[in-house]
Amino acid sequence: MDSEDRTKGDSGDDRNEADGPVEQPRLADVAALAGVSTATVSRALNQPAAVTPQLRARVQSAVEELGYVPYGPARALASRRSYTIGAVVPTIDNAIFARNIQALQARLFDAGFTLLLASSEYDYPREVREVQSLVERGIDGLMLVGEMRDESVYELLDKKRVPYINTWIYREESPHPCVGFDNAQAAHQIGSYLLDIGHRSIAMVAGIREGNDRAAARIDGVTASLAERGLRFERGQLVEYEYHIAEGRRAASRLLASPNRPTAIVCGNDVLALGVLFECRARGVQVPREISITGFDDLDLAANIDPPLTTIRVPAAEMGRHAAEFLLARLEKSPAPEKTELPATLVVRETTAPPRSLP
Amino acid sequence: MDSEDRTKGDSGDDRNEADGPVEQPRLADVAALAGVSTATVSRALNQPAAVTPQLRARVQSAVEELGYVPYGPARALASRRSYTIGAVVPTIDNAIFARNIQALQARLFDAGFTLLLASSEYDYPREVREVQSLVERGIDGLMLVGEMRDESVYELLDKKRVPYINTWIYREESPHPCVGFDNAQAAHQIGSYLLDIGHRSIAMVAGIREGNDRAAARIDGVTASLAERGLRFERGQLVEYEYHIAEGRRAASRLLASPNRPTAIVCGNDVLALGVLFECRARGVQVPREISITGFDDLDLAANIDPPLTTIRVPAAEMGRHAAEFLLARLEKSPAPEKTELPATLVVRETTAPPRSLP
DNA sequence: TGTGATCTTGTAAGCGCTTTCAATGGTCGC
DNA sequence: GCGACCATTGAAAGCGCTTACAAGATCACA
Repeated sequence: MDSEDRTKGDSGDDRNEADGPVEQPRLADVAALAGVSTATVSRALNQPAAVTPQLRARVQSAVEELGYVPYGPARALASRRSYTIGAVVPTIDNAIFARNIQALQARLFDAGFTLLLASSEYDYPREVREVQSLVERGIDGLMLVGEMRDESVYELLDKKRVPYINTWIYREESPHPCVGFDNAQAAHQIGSYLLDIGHRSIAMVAGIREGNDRAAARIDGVTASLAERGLRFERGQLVEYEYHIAEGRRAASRLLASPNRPTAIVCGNDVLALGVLFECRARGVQVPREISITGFDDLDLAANIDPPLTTIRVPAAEMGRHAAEFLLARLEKSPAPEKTELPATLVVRETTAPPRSLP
Repeated sequence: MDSEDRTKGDSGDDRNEADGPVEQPRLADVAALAGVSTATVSRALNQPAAVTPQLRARVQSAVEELGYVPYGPARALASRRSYTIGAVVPTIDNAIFARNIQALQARLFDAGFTLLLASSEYDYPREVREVQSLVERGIDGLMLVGEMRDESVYELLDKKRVPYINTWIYREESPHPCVGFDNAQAAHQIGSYLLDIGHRSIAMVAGIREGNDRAAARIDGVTASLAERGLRFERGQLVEYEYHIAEGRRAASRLLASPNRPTAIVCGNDVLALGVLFECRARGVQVPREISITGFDDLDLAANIDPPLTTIRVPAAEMGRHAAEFLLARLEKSPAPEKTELPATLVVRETTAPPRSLP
């Protein structure tokens, strides 16, 4: 009856009307009630097959009678498994990441894992602290976004043997596991498409490239497409703004007012593109007649807005699902591809058209 | 030297080139290196003030030399504090919840807490399991959305003494802590406003009320505003759809085709309103000349779309911040208001106008 | 019926940390 | 200069669970 050891003073069922901490049933209490050892209860709960059906039933009813709830930290301490996966994303407050996280969480939940979520706010040093904090929590795996980060992050992960995967990126030669697409190549597609339909004066409203390798790669991709035709961004035609509608509008108002107004504006993501589009409308600039606009992400909105936005469709949910799959496989020691590339495809809609010939 | 006890076989610094599990430094290793007891190290780390400066420094450098990272589960087990807060929301994949969660997470991180995130997908029984799973992880507090849920959830939380707070809702008489606003009242505002400017034929594209008390309250609020003027929803003029643009379009296409087309459509949230707006545009129905539309949430988009959406501004970030604040206070045993009401205000923009008089 | 092999269950030793309690040494008042 | 008190530190007992390992029970087969 070692479960009796703890009944200090008021035993019995004080139905938490008092303030004193209610004794929570532990595994030992379940064991006592079922008349078996704690080891058996543990097994009955975690590897039901290893125990006879009648015992399993007996344990089960003891669990229910007591309202027993296992205590994760103790379990984690003993088994070195927390059934917890971490994720640190630049921000949650962006529909495309929200979708990514949603898919990740859903898959994890099905596998009995819980998601620990942190966001770095696109802040380099903060990401280090967030990762450290997640590792301290004993996560079994970690999803990251992009691959450019303080080396200490990778060192910590390696040292602590925490499986991780970079997402929203794909690079053959990367030393890290990843799932995603080639941002530069996708952006290159956009640039080439615009060039193909005749644009020669192209501007770009990019995300802030500092600390954001995806944003940087998208800039590089467009730049490369221009270079292939002997072109480049004119002075002031490549600008970086945060991913907000208001920022997109601000960027557009500068660009539209400039003496050498571009015939097309490539945006770092759909949110920025939306802002640019709104600003054009506000100023009576016809899209795509006077100016073409492209986005990146393909939010639900993109297809519905007027005019529908030409953009890159990004596998946000797939990446989340795959990341979960990969991490889970790692924990099972089952094989999982180190790197997987998912398609990011150009979706041409109605914000793009050949530039009108000058009068 | 009890830190030596664990060096099994290969001691020394195998810099994880091998597969064998690398020995992770424990508190005891830090203690040994610093030449103090584990108790002292623990104190130096957790209550620096309780230790002399030189000792603190000695411990600190031992920590760094070893690359020691505390192991949360062990700490949680010993202290019954996980420095972890849970949240279960209906979905992450909705800009307004994303903003709410973002604010919650940011505040928690500043306080040294980590967020455990789960989403119920608007599924009643699933929420029970999600909460149970979070409680098993040893969370110190929990943020919930709405207040209508299986009673067993509240029982579990009470039994386990986990502080929680309901959000996105405010009800004076609620037996639970909450932060938010009165959904019915906010919806009532919308209805009254529409009625005031002359509408008499009002339809509503609501969210699915089953398992969603906010959606239900919004329906009730509009219904009440109608009732006050002796009106009610005509047959087929109150419909429920999931919160997606495509659903809003579908709803609108039904409503617009009906013989008694309403002069105003109240939507359960902005996403639905956007869908309705898009469908109107697609069908050449002028907004607000032919039909008025209202949303609920005030997404960034709402002010920028054309025409700008009349909607209810909702304190999404504030609720997240407040929930964090409340839970943290509870853990400190410091006073915190059980219920706090935040403003949800009607923002009249350009999707609403008096109904045009029939020819 | 005897003998391993196999299956179930129990015993008990931790997992890495916090925290109570006691011990120590230093400081201060008188 | 002595005793009382306070500030620091250490010893050790767990926190609730998992998991070797051992032990007993059961079974197949000869």
